Amino acid sequence: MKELNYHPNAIARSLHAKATRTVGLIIARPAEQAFTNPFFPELMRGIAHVLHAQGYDLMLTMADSPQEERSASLKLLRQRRVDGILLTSGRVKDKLIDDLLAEEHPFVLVGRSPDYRPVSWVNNDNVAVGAMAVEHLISRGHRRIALINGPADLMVTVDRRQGYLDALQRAGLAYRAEYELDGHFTKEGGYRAMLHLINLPESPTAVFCTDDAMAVGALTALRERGLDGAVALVGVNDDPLTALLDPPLSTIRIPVFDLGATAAYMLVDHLSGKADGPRQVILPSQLVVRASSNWVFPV
Amino acid sequence: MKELNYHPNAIARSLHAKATRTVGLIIARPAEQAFTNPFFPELMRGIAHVLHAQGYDLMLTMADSPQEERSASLKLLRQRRVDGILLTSGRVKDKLIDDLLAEEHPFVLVGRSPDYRPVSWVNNDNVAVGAMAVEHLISRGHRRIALINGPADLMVTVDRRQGYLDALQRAGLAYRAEYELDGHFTKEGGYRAMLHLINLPESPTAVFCTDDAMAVGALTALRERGLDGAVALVGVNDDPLTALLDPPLSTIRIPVFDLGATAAYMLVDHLSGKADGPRQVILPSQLVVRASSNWVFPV
DNA sequence: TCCTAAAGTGCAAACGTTTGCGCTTGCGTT
DNA sequence: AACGCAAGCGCAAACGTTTGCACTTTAGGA
Repeated sequence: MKELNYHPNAIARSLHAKATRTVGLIIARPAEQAFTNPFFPELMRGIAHVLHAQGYDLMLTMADSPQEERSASLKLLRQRRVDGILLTSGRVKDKLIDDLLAEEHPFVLVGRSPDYRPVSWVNNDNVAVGAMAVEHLISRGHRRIALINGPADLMVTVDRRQGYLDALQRAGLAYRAEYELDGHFTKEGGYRAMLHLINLPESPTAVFCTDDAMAVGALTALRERGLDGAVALVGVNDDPLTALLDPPLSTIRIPVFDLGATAAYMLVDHLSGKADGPRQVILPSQLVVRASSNWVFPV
Repeated sequence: MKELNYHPNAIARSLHAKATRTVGLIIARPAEQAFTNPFFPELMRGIAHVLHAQGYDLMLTMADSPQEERSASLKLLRQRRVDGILLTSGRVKDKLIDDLLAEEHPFVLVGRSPDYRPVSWVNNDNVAVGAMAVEHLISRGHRRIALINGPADLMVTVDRRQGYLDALQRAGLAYRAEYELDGHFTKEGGYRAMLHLINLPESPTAVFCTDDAMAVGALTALRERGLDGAVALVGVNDDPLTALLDPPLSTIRIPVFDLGATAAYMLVDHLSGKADGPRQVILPSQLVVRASSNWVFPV
């Protein structure tokens, strides 16, 4: 083989084997969002790590909308360019998942799917994430705690909100609709949401942002009004740079790399016929307390 | 076609066409580095944007070392999994490029290659980047200016260093070997390099870090010693979060998205036979002055 | 009615593998 | 010397397209 400089043609091989040893990864967020947030890069690291070790290639597709996500995913699979796909945004009602199940395409979801469907997914315990953050704020004496959350159609949004509500209820605190805002998982969204909260007649003393990017935006808004340090903040994801902000941001650390690695493992197992049926895995998260929330609200 | 739910098999089509309409992207840095630095995600955005518009798919490969980069790239191309590749790290002496040229594989380099080779690349004007940063510091009265740079085998390191040297020379300032350190393009590397500089008998009053990540590390070191604000810092890349640090970091903004988009265009043009021969493109950068360097050093 | 051009139809070859089958060859055993 | 078995070799089929060719059909004009 070396003598003739021969290399087997992977395409011909795939054609015969009816398998490409390639996995598709669909990043389904407006690209600007997806990549300013270190969540996706870190997820990709985990995925690429496992796929590489297992001899699979990775095909990357970015989709700006759920519609594009759907068409791109189905195209990849129906044209047999990939053996299976990894999805990165669990939605509350997702037609794509119905299609994938109907056409029997292998896939694994990062983020859970509405429970009743027999779908493989890996998720972190987002209800616990929300509860952890809010209980921490409550333990520091806060009673007026707002929520800056993501788009309502994502499961992660629903779950973290549930944790927020659970924690409020357990502490006997009333839910206030005016304390719940959509920050679109972006810095700008967090900034605008925080400005809105500041202007409320009775503004919150603490805010739980369901993503670090939004917490950064919120901090910017607070700083503009000279309120940094006066309102407690907790984010989610433990973006490395947020520890260096002033004040350093409290956050919930999510095992993003492992999320990706596990999803890739599950898909590969399925593709190689090792998997028995759909499996669900939940990975734990961890509260990281820093100065942005580590002070006691005076009674 | 709809009636029978028929979808053409891309593999069979590729086999016949002897082309896959797929492009390989090789990210050749230790993965932890690659993805904590927003450079690569942003580059991928640009690439994915163009490829999508041109009907090409993207195959992503991460390589932890130059050796892996080489073997992974050649494997992808020789096995005909992709029609061409995009490389992301121009090295001073790169055996891979020799191989690619010898085997006549289409590729485009992000970052320039040693000039004499007939290679297509897109780059920003890294000599200008270095000169711009240092001239800015000189204009603020600094005469003891250090350089925290990346790995010596990368072209970007060589070029930014050249800009640094040029600016010193034009200002009649002597080069001091003890002011030049390798920060490995990481936060930790920048941190260690800064500590080293602080401990010099005659320590610098300003530091040019050739990447924001290293500047963030340097700032951490300064802060630990209570010297933040006392040493001017300039980074490179305009990572969005660095504007929020205290003090906000001056930086050189690089058109990373355009770098990726242009590289993708050039490769696609080449693959579709539109390109005449190797082309080189240089994109301009821009100094962004913030508080970390915007004060005058007292004479 | 006949001829010509255009449009449509069906068949075979090619792309580069993998796999199974039948055949030959070589070797060890009785 | 004859036999059985393993190994090796070459050939053909299959994977699902695309493309070219030969052929038939259709329509329009003389």
